[in-house]
Amino acid sequence: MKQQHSASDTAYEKIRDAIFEEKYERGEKLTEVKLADELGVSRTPVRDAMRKLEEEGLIKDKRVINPTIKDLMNTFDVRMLLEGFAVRQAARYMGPNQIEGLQRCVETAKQGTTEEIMEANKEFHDIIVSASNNDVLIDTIERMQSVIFLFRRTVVYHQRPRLIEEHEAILEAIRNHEEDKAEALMKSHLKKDLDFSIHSW
Amino acid sequence: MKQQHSASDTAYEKIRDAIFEEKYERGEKLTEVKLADELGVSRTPVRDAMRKLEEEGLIKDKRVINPTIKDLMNTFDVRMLLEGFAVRQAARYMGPNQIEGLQRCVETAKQGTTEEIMEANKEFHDIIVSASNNDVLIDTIERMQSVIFLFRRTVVYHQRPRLIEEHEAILEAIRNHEEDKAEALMKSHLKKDLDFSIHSW
DNA sequence: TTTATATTTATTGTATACATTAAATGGTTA
DNA sequence: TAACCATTTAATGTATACAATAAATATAAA
Repeated sequence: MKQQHSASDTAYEKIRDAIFEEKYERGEKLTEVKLADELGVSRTPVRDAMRKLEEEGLIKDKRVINPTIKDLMNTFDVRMLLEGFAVRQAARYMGPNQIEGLQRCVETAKQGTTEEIMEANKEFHDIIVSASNNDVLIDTIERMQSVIFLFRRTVVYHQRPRLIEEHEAILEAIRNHEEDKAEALMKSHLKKDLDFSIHSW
Repeated sequence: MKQQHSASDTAYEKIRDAIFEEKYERGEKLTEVKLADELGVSRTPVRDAMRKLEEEGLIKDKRVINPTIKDLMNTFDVRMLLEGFAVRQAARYMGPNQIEGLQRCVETAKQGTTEEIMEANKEFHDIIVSASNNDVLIDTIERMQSVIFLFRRTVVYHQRPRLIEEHEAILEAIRNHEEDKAEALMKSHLKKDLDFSIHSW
């Protein structure tokens, strides 16, 4: 049942994480042979991995991307549209158990460890996104995560002020089925995220 | 300067077109060896091509996709969000020469051949999308085209009523910098597209 | 018959060799 | 020196062989 992941998968993860950890510099050219040697596999799985990373936008033309502020703004503009839509669906259709899930995320974010807090806040958004019940939308947002993660220095981001309060406000709007309010709150929330990411850059 | 395309590229195009022409049935399993034989190449470029087709959503789990109405609706919901945003930017920032381009699309659509009309209407949307000046948005819409095309029976779609008039109205709103109106018109335009595609299914 | 377990077959995953193309180097001439 | 071409080197594209896995078929026991 539990399929161990293939050489391609591990290659993908390792290269991705290496990029996140800045083991490879922004703009650095990645060659198949070099990566294959480092990972101890042949070029084939490395090629697979690189193609996947190109899809996500972490690699472009065989080079580690070096996103600009504009790239981040573009990503967030799309994200605001999609998550704005998703949160409307959430406000309309979410049942008590799903709302409960959001509530738990907020609680964890109030008292967990740094790691747990980051995780819970991510989960909060994931739950709302999946409430859209739209696979195209879900996949699109998923694909953008890597670039967002690459841009955001997690150490600093953890201290982003008022984040939990904003989540709470969004949750409250969902609970009260206030679509317009939920959308507006989500958009301004993401806007603040963007601004914080830019200014702590 | 002009790079001839590789075996991977031609494999991609041939398989994609074969899917469009329903040479391969919906849901049919595509195996690498079979395709490689048919195309007269090795498995390697076929794998590349299949991976690209999976990205686009034309293949899923090695099978030709068989999109449902819900899939189409999901795609259009996202498209409405993104093109709605794009047309706002168009209304705000488009210069006379770009507007001229849109005008030409409308003209061609009024008197060209079937082929030209289809092309011009596609171009109309492309120009607006690119006016968003947002690569993330542009790429996202681009990726959705294959599924839309697969779903739309072009023969029938050519007769979609009032399409040109709707484009004209959108163009007029852009010309007058009426953002809200442009967005509303674009969304209802796409909604009619969706409905037409569903009903002519 | 049905279920379960081997055994075979088909398909995909991976490594590697070779072909082709692109990049880099070095030398020659204006 | 700078610009050009030739030659080498590196990198990617493609084919193919072999390995591992998944699917299908056959065989045996309940």
